[in-house]
Amino acid sequence: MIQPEHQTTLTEKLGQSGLRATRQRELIYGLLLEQRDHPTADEVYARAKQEMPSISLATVYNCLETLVGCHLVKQVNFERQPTRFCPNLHEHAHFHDEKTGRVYDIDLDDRTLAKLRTVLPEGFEPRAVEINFRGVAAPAKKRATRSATAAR
Amino acid sequence: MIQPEHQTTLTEKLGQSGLRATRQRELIYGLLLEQRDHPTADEVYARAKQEMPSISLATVYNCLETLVGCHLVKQVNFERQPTRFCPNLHEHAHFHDEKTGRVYDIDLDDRTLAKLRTVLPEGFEPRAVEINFRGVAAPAKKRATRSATAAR
DNA sequence: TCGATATTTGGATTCATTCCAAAAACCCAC
DNA sequence: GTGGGTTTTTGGAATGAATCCAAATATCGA
Ligand SMILES: [Mn+2]
Ligand SMILES: [Mn+2]
Ligand SMILES: [Zn+2]
Ligand SMILES: [Zn+2]
Repeated sequence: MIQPEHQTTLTEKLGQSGLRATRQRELIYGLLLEQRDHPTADEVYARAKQEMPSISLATVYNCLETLVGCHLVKQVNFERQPTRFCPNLHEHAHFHDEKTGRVYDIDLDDRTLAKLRTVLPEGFEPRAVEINFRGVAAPAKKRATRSATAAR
Repeated sequence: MIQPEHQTTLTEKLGQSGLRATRQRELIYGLLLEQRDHPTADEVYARAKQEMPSISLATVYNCLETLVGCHLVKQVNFERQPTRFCPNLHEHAHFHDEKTGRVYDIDLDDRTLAKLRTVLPEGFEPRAVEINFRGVAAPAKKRATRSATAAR
């Protein structure tokens, strides 16, 4: 299910933290890579159960937390909604379509990122930036081939 | 407590939605304006009780929701932490000091905002942007006089 | 002042997430 | 390969911010 290249990445990154590459962790990481649509823990749970009916919700939460901790996955929050998970490690923004609920990855070029950092007064040392757009996205057409990729 | 000018704003904005300017709403709006430090509902509740010991937490939540609905106050979320409230209506970003927990308002110039919008592919119509920095801020000195204003 | 309407209130409820302690899986040394 | 120390998984209980509810109050125009 999970590609050998990612398999290696997973094992390595986990190993670096003294953690094991378990069947559950592989499954969940694989699911996130396979369908890069920013699912919630519950959605991941539903998908995981299809492959491994015995998996528990607690394990899904544990695995996701572990993957985030190893920087294999990022978490995304919109307002107070359930946390979503994203395997796109590029520095990117998110667009949340309030009509459909879909989440889109938005690439950020270095130029814009650099510009953005200039808003911080001296003494502010950012370790991360989070940029979330909220609005409506026109029905996808040739969009998937552009820089933004559809997601649920 | 609340300045007459803000009093008017409050009554007007509420009135536009067919809502009443109650004692509780005035108090809470006044508290947010007075100490612009992005307090949580609980913190607002604690402050409110000092002025009005009979006020209930439910009312604080109700009032905050109403103020947000009337665009008199904005809400800010960091990760999964309790929602914070901000009376700064300028389009601005936030800096969350993960060491101290303090939240700083960061002004955004139109130039940067315009640049930021260019990252969106055609068809994406943003109705709001949310920009949150997370990191550490050097101990305040002459910072308060700059564009970023300290907050808890 | 009266009555219709809006608001407040305390308590119960929700629900995503975290915690817990027992069972299972893993891995290395022997 | 087996045993034993360690990690991980698991189901269920607990947490806590936020929401819901229905009864009591307050508000405001007529
Ligand atoms: Mn990319
Ligand atoms: Mn300003
Ligand atoms: Zn993403
Ligand atoms: Zn603010």
